[in-house]
Amino acid sequence: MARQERAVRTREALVRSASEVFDREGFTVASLTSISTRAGVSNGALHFHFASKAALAEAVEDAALARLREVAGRSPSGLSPSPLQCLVDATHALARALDADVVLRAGFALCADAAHASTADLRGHWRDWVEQVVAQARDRGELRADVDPRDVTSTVVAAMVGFEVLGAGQPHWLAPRTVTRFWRLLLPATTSREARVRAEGSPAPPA
Amino acid sequence: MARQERAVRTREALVRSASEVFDREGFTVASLTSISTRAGVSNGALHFHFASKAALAEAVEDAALARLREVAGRSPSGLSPSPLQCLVDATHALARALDADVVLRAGFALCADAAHASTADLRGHWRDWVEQVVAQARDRGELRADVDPRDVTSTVVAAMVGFEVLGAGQPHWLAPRTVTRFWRLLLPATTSREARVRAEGSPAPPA
Amino acid sequence: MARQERAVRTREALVRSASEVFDREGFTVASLTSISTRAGVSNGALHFHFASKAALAEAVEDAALARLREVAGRSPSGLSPSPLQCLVDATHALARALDADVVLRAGFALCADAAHASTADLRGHWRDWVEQVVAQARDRGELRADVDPRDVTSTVVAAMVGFEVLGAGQPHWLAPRTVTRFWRLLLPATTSREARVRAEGSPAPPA
Amino acid sequence: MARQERAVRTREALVRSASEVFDREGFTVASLTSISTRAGVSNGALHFHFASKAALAEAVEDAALARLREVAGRSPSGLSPSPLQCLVDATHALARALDADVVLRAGFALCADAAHASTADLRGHWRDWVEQVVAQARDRGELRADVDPRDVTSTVVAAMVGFEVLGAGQPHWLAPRTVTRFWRLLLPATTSREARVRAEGSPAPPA
DNA sequence: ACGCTCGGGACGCCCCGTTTAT
DNA sequence: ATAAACGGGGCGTCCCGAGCGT
Repeated sequence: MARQERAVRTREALVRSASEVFDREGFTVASLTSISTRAGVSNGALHFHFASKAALAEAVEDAALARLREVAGRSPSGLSPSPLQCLVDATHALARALDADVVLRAGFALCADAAHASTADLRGHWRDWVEQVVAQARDRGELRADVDPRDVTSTVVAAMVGFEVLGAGQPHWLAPRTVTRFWRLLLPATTSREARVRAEGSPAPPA
Repeated sequence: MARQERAVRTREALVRSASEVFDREGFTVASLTSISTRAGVSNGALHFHFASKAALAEAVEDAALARLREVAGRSPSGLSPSPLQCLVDATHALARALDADVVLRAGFALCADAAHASTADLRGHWRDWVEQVVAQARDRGELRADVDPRDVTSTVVAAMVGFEVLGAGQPHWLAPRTVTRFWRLLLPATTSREARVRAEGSPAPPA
Repeated sequence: MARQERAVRTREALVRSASEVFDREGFTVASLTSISTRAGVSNGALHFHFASKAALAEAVEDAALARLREVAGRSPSGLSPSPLQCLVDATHALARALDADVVLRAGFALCADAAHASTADLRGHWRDWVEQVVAQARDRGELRADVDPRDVTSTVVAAMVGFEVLGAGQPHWLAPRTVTRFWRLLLPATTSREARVRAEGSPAPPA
Repeated sequence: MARQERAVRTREALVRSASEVFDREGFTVASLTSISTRAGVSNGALHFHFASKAALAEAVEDAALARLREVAGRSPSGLSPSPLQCLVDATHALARALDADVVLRAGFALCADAAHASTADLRGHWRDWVEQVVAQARDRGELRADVDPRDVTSTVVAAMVGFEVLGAGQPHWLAPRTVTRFWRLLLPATTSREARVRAEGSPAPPA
């Protein structure tokens, strides 16, 4: 049991270390040696836990997917006041997480990397979730009548991808201000008169 | 002279071939052998024209920059009817070009790749151009009074990056419809009452 | 432990093989492939034991230095009958060793090769040892009064280098006769009347 | 005619440049590009004058041989006062030339380099010449009766090789003092009573 | 179960010495 | 005499599999 505990810690250290290296260097350039060294274990230990480099990347993606589910997990519950507000909050939360969490960042980077066939489709998951929430907003009458839900979905998804990609180079793209700017422009053209949605996003949930 | 003509052709074949491989596999994974083979020249010929892999990438970026300038080159001339319409047209043209032109696509991909210090900053060029055109639109009174030009710029830039990145996986992200969707949502919230701007973009200029 | 035993054998096989190739082809021309092939191991095994070609050469030099110390290691002990005789014997031993031992030969060749910054200065070691023994000979009154010890040192050192270099092409330069010839000429001009030194050198020590 | 003049100058520039590079880097490491660049001609021009790298090296050796003949060319003429003095002078001249003349140095280095089958055997030429002069000295009665001419030859040849090789690293080995030291030790044991030979060597001949 | 030392191939980039076509 | 193109390796590195310890 104590045995397994240690193994779990080793595994996690490897996933974290791999995330950092993948995030900084990309899947192909990252060397298993640098990953295992940074994790403080030997090269052979890495191969005990992960059969191949691809398997390691998969583990990173899975971990990232778990993180993503905390941000865009369940659909807004029936008691949620406003799907659209939920969407705004989620974009803020995602930007914040992409800025702070290497694992999430690495996960998105990996599933964009053509050199690695990704199993956990982070971007797809995010898109589906946005689509669903926008649909709920329409059902609740939060969308203006002349707005096509698909337009909203594709714009939000594309913009967030843009923030993520640009944020890899200049962090200010992931700052709350940037997301607020986006919604400040988009909300007036999107929400019906009676809907009341703030562009700033709710404060970070407790860790 | 006649000799140089052939050299020019070889160089161009190499740049094109490199663009294709870089676009498909990324800078690091792409092997010089596959590039030279696809171009139908030997490995040594490649190194005659380009001293290193980085130099080859630089040439691709330069070629892409030239392409980009055709889309977002000069600021809209004084006789241009509307800067904002010009911007819409440019986004359509850029999407079309990213879909059709490997070189441009590879150029954008390269200057995003952290493993390669890019010299021609395509994204920066595009952002600056958008910024400038938006400023002109404001000066002409095309922007609504309650709209911050910086909001428009950052949203347009981010969305286009999103279209580009997502378009690498699923081409429909670069289809005209996608861009039209985006502007259909954004234009009403952006343009002043008197400005008349179409979201569809002007037809493709003659090649 | 048993594992390490095999590793040690592999390492030694590589050093030996490297010595042979370095001796025959020189540092630069020698290819790591030919070295690993001759040692019967793979290219990767070579790089597991030696990080680079230079590191391999260093190992050869270290091994050669160990061999050299057996010939010109400690200064003649106090009970040694005659420093000068010790010197004569050492030159014979060195010639014999250079003829028989590839490692020693390669070591000398390597530290002469300008293309490789040598760490173990074999020639310097030898020179210093000769200098020291000649000084002892003078202190014991074995040198003629009109002889400058530095003359002896530099002549002996230069001649031995000559034998070594020429011996690479024609082995007879390293034959005992050649060394004997040298001392037959030099001893009468060097030793004081009372010193009794043979030019032939003592028989080879038991391996 | 003027055409040919220029070709001759180009050839000489190449030989000189090649000597410098061969001397500094050795035959194998030296690149034809660095040689042609240093000579101020193009890579193709080099191949016009010399069919291959080996041919270039051969030209260097030939030039070096010509230089060597100026030092150890003809046997001492009948009217020469003393063969042995002639030998001493020649060793001094050779050391001086090896120190000052890159071509000669490169020539010796080349014919020692195993990677290149030398055509002009500089070392062999020098050995033969020494052998011959020593024989003349014996015939003239300049050698002591108990001295074997072969002992003298091999010692002189080996020592000079030693001076040359060591001089490549530390120039003082080629200084006049070093040669003088050598003869100061050797002459008393070699020359018959009536022979009068100076160890210093005659001054440099006019260029 | 967990870990590591040791070893195996496979290329990748660069560079080099050379010939063709001009 | 040149500009252009050709193959051939060399070194380094990388991702991975055996097999012995614990």
